[in-house]
Amino acid sequence: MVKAKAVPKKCYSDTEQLSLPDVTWAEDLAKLSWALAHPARVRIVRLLLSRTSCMCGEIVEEMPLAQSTVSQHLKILKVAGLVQGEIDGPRVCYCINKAAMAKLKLLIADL
Amino acid sequence: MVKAKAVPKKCYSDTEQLSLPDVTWAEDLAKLSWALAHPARVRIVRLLLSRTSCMCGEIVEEMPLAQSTVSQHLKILKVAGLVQGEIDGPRVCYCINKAAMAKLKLLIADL
DNA sequence: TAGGTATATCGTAAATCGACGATAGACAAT
DNA sequence: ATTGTCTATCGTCGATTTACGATATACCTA
Repeated sequence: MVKAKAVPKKCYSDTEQLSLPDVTWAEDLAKLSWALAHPARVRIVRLLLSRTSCMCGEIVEEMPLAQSTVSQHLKILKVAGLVQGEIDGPRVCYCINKAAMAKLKLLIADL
Repeated sequence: MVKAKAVPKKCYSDTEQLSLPDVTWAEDLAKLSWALAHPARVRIVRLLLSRTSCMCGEIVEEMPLAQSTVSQHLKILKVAGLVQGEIDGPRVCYCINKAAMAKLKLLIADL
């Protein structure tokens, strides 16, 4: 069973002199990085970036993984906010969330 | 017991029209992303970036985690190539691997 | 309404992650 | 040589990830 990722244990103490922006900053970047922490998901993102949109079925065809496995990777990307899925009749049309991509690029560039 | 991360199952088939650079590209980015896929590791990287170098003990003081846990996170960052550790007497002096950081920024920017 | 297609979810198994305390190893100082 | 300090590794536990087949769900089309 695939469950939603639990919130990791705080990596800072309450008494610590750590600005709130810095904490959320680290958590945001960790969440986005986590979405890309598997080659299959990187490939999915690349595929979606190379098109304006993409049917789920097309993604499955590009990967040597079971349909259910691809669906799980897509769910992870959706939870992280990196992709969006839109129902289009009997299919689902996926596309990149450009705002999230921009945020990721900004966070990495600002490292 | 902490073991080295195993190579994930290929996310491409042999017959696929996929250029080798693209495959290694995805794996490289996944590996670097995976290193940053935890808030504690993001914070460690940020800490190292704010200084030219940092003793392991200083890092432990900044985090409300056990010394062994911090050491594990550092190992993950080392395996991914993002940080380097240099023995300095009884301590270990950690620093960012600037080449790896540059590679990460390039890979993300090129997404 | 029945059938076919496309996608998500369920259930499961093996592997990995993340945390900790305990311990081992390396080094400096006494 | 002995002691103390610093760091890495070991061993363990529970939670998560990744994979798959099977099944449920949603939606067109006939």
